[in-house]
Amino acid sequence: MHLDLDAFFASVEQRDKPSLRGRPVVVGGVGGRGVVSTASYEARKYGVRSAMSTREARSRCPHAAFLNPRFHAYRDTSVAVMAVLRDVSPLVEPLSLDEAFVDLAPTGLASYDDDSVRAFAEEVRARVTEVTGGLTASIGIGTSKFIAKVASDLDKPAGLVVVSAGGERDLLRPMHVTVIPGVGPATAERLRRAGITTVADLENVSEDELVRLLGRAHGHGLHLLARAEDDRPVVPERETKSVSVEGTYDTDLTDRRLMEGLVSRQALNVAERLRKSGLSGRTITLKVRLHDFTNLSRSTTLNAPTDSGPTIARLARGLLGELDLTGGVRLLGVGVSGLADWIQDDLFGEEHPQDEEPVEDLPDLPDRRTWVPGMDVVHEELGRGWVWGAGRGIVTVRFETAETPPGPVRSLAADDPALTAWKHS
DNA sequence: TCTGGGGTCCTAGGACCC
DNA sequence: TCTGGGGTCCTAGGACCC
Repeated sequence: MHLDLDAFFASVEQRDKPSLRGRPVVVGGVGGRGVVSTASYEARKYGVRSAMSTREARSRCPHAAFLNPRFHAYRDTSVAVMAVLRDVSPLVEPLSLDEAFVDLAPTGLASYDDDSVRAFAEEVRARVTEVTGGLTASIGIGTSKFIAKVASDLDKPAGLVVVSAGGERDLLRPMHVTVIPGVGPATAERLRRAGITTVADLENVSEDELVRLLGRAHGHGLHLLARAEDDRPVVPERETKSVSVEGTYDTDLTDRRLMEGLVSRQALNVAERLRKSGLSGRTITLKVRLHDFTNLSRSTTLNAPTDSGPTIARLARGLLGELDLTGGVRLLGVGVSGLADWIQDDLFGEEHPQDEEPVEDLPDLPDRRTWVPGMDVVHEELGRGWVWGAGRGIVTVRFETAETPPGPVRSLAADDPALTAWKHS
């Protein structure tokens, strides 16, 4: 099952502000360079769409209410919806605040005939409307994620579409290739030049040809999806891979000192979010969009993960210094990736970019994290602990203490004598 | 003054290792 | 005095999603 809340941000605003009900509402960036996140159905009548510039939305529908997003309200509402879904099945995969897949296999539905499934979905939808204070959802149900997602889109808003097993390919054939997730404007254009516009066209192209046209992963994936072959599981927990902050400025920036200040502030912001999530990362990336929309990125990778604002800020400013910014900058951003879910404490006092630290000094250790739960370590000062993770010259150990199982995490240099036994094993 | 912000995934080339 | 084949990691850029 795929569930999608209708015009989510705009609907929450209309729910919370009765004066907006029945009126066109546009949620998004209201500044000079903002874009539309969500338009209410009343605003869509005037041609206002997601991703359109707010400037254009204003000219199409000047009497709409233009609102900045209130993410906390959307998050609270989303949490309530996801709770309803998790009550239905433990296998819920949120795709965003307003969308999720639910694997219905564990529901104990007595039968999977269309009528039972439809009645079941109506019930889910009624509960979603109830806990959200009146929001509507569109639901699609099918034999795979792909089909469920296509189905939920067929009858918006407040739709419910069940695609019977066996009917998948007939449903897809007449559709444009862009119904396939992963086929956006660039891929669609490449396919069009090869004479492929519908899923039916796509079905008639060999996998080899698609790989030649679009690359290995994309070509292979499209070959399968065009035949409605999709065995991707519903994945309830997904690990965060990166954390970033970026901003577009109303006028292009030309003052490097100002840019350094803005980048530093973004870095502190990223670091705070990392710490709140108990994350730290090794790769710091600076993103720049120039006045002419050219995107640049520069990154550097540390030997050990960090969640320190000043460290990230210093490195990001350094990356900014490498770039030619003639003509002005419209966007700056800072991101951290290569995340570790174990905490790096201040072992070295400061992190070192790779080219500043001689690699020969690092002890011989696997350069991927390896998990060796239960492996005992005895340390002179910290007592007894067990190895939690290791890599790049650092071993992280959880030490048992009387007061706090599972105890504090400490990082040790890999050549710490306490680790000898562990390394040999 | 056309074109956001938060993400994910893929590719290609180069460095490096055994 | 000519030059493999497997692999990983890093960087930069780009497509795509909501």
